[in-house]
Amino acid sequence: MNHPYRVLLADDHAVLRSGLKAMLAQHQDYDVVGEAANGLETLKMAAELQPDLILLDLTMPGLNGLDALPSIKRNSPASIILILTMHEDPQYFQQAMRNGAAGYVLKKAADSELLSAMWAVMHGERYIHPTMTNQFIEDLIPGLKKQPNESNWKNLSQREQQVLRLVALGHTGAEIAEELNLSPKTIDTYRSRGMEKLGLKTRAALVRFALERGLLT
Amino acid sequence: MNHPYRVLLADDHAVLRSGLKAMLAQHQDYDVVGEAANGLETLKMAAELQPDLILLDLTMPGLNGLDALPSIKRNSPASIILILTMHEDPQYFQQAMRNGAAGYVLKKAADSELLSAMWAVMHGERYIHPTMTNQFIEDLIPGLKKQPNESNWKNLSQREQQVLRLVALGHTGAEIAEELNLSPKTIDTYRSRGMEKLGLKTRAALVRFALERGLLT
DNA sequence: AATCGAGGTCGGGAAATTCCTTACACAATG
DNA sequence: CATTGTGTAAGGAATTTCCCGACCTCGATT
Repeated sequence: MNHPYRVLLADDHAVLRSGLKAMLAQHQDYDVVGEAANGLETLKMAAELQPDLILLDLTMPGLNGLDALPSIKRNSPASIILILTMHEDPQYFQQAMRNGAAGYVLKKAADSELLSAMWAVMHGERYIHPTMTNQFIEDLIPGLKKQPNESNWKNLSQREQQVLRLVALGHTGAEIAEELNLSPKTIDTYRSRGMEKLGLKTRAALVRFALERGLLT
Repeated sequence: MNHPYRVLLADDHAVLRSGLKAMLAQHQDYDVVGEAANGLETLKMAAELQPDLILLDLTMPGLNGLDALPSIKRNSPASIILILTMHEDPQYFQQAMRNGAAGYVLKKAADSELLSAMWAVMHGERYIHPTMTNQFIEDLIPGLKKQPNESNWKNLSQREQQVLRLVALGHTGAEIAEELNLSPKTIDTYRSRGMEKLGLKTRAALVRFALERGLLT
């Protein structure tokens, strides 16, 4: 796959398409070889043109981009798909990425950002608009919003933390004892003491606790 | 906190600082009120100036930005800290975010991107450079790379999936029986059969399995 | 129609694990 | 020096899991 990249524009707004086309005309790396205004058209043109890159809007009349994605992938597997949309909904985002999109750019992005996104996906990377990242940041960095009431956990001794974590991961007392070269009975003690301190009565509660602060990674 | 924002530049390269300063001079929203060339200086100047925004490099001679971060936060809690670095290492990234940075921009970014990052963090959002996001994308979208050998899981009956998930969450047979209005013995059967099918011998293995495909959420 | 396999439902009894309580040494702390 | 926190561990009771076998239903195969 070499220069210039052959690009298919899929968006129901003609204005936006011509804007993009004009913008891309100034860059010798990209050649707009087709335009589509809805999902079905995109599907047909992708199959026919086998473009290197598809700039895909999510909401289009008839078959929308999101639903069209899997079929496009099937009919033109070599095409790299970059979502270009106004939707900041994490639902859309997740589904698009799951369905094989290589990147997700918001329409509010500057030209330069779109270009760097295009560069990134054409070089095998993924590109996620920072605004989207925002909504997942807590998942990304375990212990970001969890600090407030994490006081308990940090009051546990090293051993207690160590053991409780392994317990939450489903290990049995004997396994942990093996791992740490201690008596199973000792592990037993750490577990009880730790759970006592955290006010947890059941293992399920412990697992929930651990999951919530990302201790299982 | 109002316009113009008072900015502190912390980077050991003087050239970069003057470049930034020149660039920001063109924007009436920002006022560079100080410059620091290492962690200690940053710390002192932040305490003294109480800037609205600190553009912080991670690697600086003496006390580096990463280690300085917590102290800065302590001495100037109202300052918003935006990391501006060349390091794409996820280790750095995670630690910086955990220590209270509001955003993370790579030096390879265009001016326009830095500006939009600054805008974002000053408006209470976070800004993560897309290249960084890249390294976490698999965590973000459960089931991106995991589809290959997920065949097993989908071969389980509904009950088996249901029960195994609860087991992985640390629930005991009796608890699950209660929840589903079944005999504990029945739960027992589902568990064994399910784990048999998945080729898992220990509960720990089951938990790992479940964690890997994001079944625990 | 008869058989067969998979899934849903349970129980018995042995084996493993956890729960609860107690114990001691040691280091730090006031 | 008494107290508190941590690391270590055991005994015995209570719970849970493991390994088997069993029965029923339903749809598919023969």
